[in-house]
Amino acid sequence: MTSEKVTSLQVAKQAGVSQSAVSRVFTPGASASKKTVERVRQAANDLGYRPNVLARAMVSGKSRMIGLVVAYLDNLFYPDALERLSNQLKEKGYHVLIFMTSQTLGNIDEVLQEIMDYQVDGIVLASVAMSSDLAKDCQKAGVPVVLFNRSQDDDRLSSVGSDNVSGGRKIADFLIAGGHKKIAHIAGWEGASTQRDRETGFLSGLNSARVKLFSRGVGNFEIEQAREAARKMFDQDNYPDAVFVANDHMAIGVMDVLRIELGLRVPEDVSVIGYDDVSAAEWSAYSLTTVRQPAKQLVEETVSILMDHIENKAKSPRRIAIDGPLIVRNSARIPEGWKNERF
Amino acid sequence: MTSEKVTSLQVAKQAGVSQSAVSRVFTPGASASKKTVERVRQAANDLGYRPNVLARAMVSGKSRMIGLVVAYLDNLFYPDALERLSNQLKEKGYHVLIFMTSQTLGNIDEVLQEIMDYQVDGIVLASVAMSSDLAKDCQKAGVPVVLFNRSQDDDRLSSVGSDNVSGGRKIADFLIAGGHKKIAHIAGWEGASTQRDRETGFLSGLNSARVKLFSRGVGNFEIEQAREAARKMFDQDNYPDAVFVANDHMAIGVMDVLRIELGLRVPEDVSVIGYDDVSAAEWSAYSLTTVRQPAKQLVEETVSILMDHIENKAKSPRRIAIDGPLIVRNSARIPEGWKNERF
DNA sequence: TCCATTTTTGCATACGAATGCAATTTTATC
DNA sequence: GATAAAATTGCATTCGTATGCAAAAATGGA
Repeated sequence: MTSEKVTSLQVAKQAGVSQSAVSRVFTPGASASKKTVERVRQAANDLGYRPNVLARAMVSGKSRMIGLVVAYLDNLFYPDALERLSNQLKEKGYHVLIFMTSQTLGNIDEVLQEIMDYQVDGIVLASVAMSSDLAKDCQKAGVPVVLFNRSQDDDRLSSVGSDNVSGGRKIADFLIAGGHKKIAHIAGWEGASTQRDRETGFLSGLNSARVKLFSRGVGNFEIEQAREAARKMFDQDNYPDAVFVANDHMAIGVMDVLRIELGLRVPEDVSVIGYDDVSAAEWSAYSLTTVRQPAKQLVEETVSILMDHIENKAKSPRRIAIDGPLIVRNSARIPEGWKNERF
Repeated sequence: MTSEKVTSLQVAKQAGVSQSAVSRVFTPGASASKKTVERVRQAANDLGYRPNVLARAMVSGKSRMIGLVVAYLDNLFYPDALERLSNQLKEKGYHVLIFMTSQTLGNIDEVLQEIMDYQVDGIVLASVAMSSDLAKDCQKAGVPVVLFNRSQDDDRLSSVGSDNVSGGRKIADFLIAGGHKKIAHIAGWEGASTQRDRETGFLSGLNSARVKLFSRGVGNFEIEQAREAARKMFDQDNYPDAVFVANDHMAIGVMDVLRIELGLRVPEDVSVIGYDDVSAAEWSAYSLTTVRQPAKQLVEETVSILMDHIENKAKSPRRIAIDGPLIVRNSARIPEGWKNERF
């Protein structure tokens, strides 16, 4: 029951050196003689000493923690990204302090404050936006912020995402090439930049072919709402022959409704295309055609930006949009003579 | 660029009181006059002061962080649990420091050490085991550990999970009641207590009916390995008419193989049952019959145990197994005259 | 061997907030 | 209004580690 924390002072005593010496042995780059290193290491091992990260953080000002705010963990895209992020940061000696929120609840700023209380060295906002005031605070406090899979008109904020406009256009082109005439869209949350960009690209693609959007629903990135939108959209004689659903998570729900509830065949009666290429999109039961968001690269860029800012405050924010390929599977009619390389 | 951290001392000066006074205003239960509270609050607001959690942690010895180690984030069960855990802990004023690992890699102990470096107030190991030595260290350091969805023969460790033996038996009973004659099992990782318990219950259920296991494969809780196991198991004339897959995540992969690759009908040709009741199990494309792990309760118990230990070190470890119901859907043949209440 | 460098070492202090203690003020009681 | 009791306040110290500075030791060169 006597919780015994071993401190550097105890190690120092045991090794017959000063506390500073112990500290130096555990600080890469600090100067210590071979003899000292050896004796300290020995004593540390004997006592089971490990440096206290928090104490270290106090004096150095670096906590080696990155705050992550995430909203849609039920969408497999995010756990996947979280896992990658955690692993890559770990290699750099950082760890993730996680905060859940829901975009629409609007308590993001409060959450952000809480994060800053922990003196994190950086913040990743996954699919979440923040107020301009907060952005200012973060900058003032010297805490770099990266928006992941979302962007925002604020020069202070870096962002990493895929090229959603381009992705949206690819989808439109593909559907049109497939000869679809009644093309619909089920949107995510309309406050999200990803949603706006995907739809912008999509509509511009339709526009180029002089095709008008046949109908439109909103799913707010929630599977149940997407299902409901699909029911409404298809509950009439003249229903779409193709629908672009703003992400895979919703698209899966939509496919379920179309095939099971409404008895439609996919893609014979209606083509469905999603966005993200989550692992479930590949599952044979869905085999969802979609635009891939290259999670690996997205996370790499995110980490890279964070590290750059942490190590050298002088750099200015970066905004990155990575192009992702259209992954053609079997949920949407494939145009004749289609070659995947075209996209 | 000048990162300005506002400290309690600055607030004190601005408010014309001592640093202690500021501290007391922000410490619930400490004594401060109305006047002082008001002036300090005012000054704190003006300056944008917020207490530094790390500094607070140093002197109080409580970091208000809970370390979470998790291995299978691609299995939706865990993101779901993580979300609940994070939310419930947040309400108690705690936050989650997350660490990824992979069970089979065997570097858990190292990860655990890293966690302890952050002086977390408690640790949750989700689907992960730890060495006995480490358990001792944690106890010595006064850090309570809860095994989530896994248990281990060590008196020092609390654990929370569902009653896997009972769940396994329910599945056997259900399959037998459905008239299946050739019942197979695809196991998860055999080092996991959940696997062992589920299989134990399952076999004991079969045994009670004098049915022998028809065949057995191993998927190690990885979807691709489960698919492979299914291919091997069904690639012959005399294949099973029912298979219990040790969790939903694998069961979904198995269903894909059976239906798409092998052209079998589920449940007409073969019944499939999973375990967990993840959200995907409910998706119409699968409609997976499964045993529910009551995530909400599991997490509640986990948090409750953690809090009990943090607030009062004297308590001894608790081991909890919550019974979960069989959720009957359409992936397994339903016995005639079946009433769900029976289970 | 001696002096000039370089490396290693310990001392003292800092990081930001909490808290025991004693001094002070406020409140209650008669 | 006097005194006892209770509440508030500030001082000084503490948590565990890092680091600037000056002293001490080790190294190098001639």
